[in-house]
Amino acid sequence: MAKHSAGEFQERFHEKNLKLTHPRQAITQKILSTRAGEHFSADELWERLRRKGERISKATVYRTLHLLVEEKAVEEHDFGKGQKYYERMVERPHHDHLICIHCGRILEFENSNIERLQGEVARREGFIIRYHSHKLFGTCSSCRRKAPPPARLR
Amino acid sequence: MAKHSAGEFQERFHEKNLKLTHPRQAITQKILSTRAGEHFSADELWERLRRKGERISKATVYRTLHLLVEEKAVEEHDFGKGQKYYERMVERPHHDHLICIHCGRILEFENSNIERLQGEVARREGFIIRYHSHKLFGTCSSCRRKAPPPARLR
DNA sequence: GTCGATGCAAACGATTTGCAGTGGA
DNA sequence: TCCACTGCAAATCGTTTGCATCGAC
Repeated sequence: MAKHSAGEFQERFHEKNLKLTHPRQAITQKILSTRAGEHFSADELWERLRRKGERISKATVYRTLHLLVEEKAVEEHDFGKGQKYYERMVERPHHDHLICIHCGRILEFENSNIERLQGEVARREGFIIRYHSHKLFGTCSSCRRKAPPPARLR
Repeated sequence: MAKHSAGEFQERFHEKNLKLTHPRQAITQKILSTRAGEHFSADELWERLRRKGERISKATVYRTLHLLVEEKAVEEHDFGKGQKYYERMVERPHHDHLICIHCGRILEFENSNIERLQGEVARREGFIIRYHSHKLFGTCSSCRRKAPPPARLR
C-alpha cells in the first residue's frame, strides 16, 4: 500500500511540474507510514525525520505539508492546541472528530445522515461546500469515569 | 435589552468576586451593542473602543474577552484567518457557520436534526459534549455567480 | 543550464505574561 | 487597606519569508 501510494505521488508531482526532491520523498514516506487516525504536528514530523537521520529544515516540512494538503493526501486540523495537527488521508475515509478537553484523546466519527443534512443546509443557501470541519469537544468516557460530574448533570 | 444584559453582568461578576472596573464595563457595553451575528477580532474591538475615546490596553481586551467566553456571553471562533473572531451570544440562539473562502462572508445555520444526530454519536461513545464547532467552507451564492465553476462541477 | 526547491536565519503577528503601579470593594 | 486589575513592554512561539545556494530535470 505504501508502495502504491508512493507511486501515485510520483505521478501527481510530475503532472504538476513539482520536483521529486529528496526532502519531499522522505517527508511523504514518513507520512505514509503513519498509523491510521494518527495526528502529528509539523514539529513532531520534523523530529521523527531528524531521528531517522534526515536533516530537513522545518521550513521545508511546512512547505511540503501545505503541498500535500492541496493534494488532499493530508488534512490539517486545528484542535485548539495552539498548533496545527496533520493527518494522513491517503487510503482513509472522510471522518470528523470528538476531542476530549481533559486528556486530549481524539475519537473519530463518520455519519452520513449528518453529511446529508449539512449538504441540504448548504444547498438551501446556494452555497457549495469545498470542505468542512465538525468537531465535538467534551469529556471522553474514560475521563468521565475518573471524575464523574455532579449527579444532576450525569 | 442592553440595559437588562448589563444588569445581568453586574450580578454575575459580583458572584464570582470579579471587580466591575471601568475597562470591563466599557468592553462589555461595546460587545452588547454589537449587531446580531457580527464577528469581530480582539484588535477590531480594541480599535472601536479607542475611537470612542477609551484608552484600554489590548492585554485587558484579551483578558476580558476570555472572561466573557467563560461566562458564555461571547463565543470564540477560528475561521482560519490567522486570528480569533468573537461573537456576542447574549440574547442570541446557538448556531453554526458557512464561511465563503472567496469573499469571507459568513452565513449562519441552525439545524436541530444535526444537533440530535451529533448528540447520538457522542452518546454512543460515552462522550459528553461541552461545546462543538461545525463549519462549512466553500463558495457562497454571490461568489458562485461571479465566477461559475466548470460545467461538470455545476 | 534553468528555475524551482532548500536551508538558514530573520521576520511575523496574534496572543500571553511579568511586574510595578492603580483603584474597586 | 488589600489584593485583584490594569497598562506597558517584553516575551512567546508556531509559522512564514527573503535570499543565496543547490540540484532535479
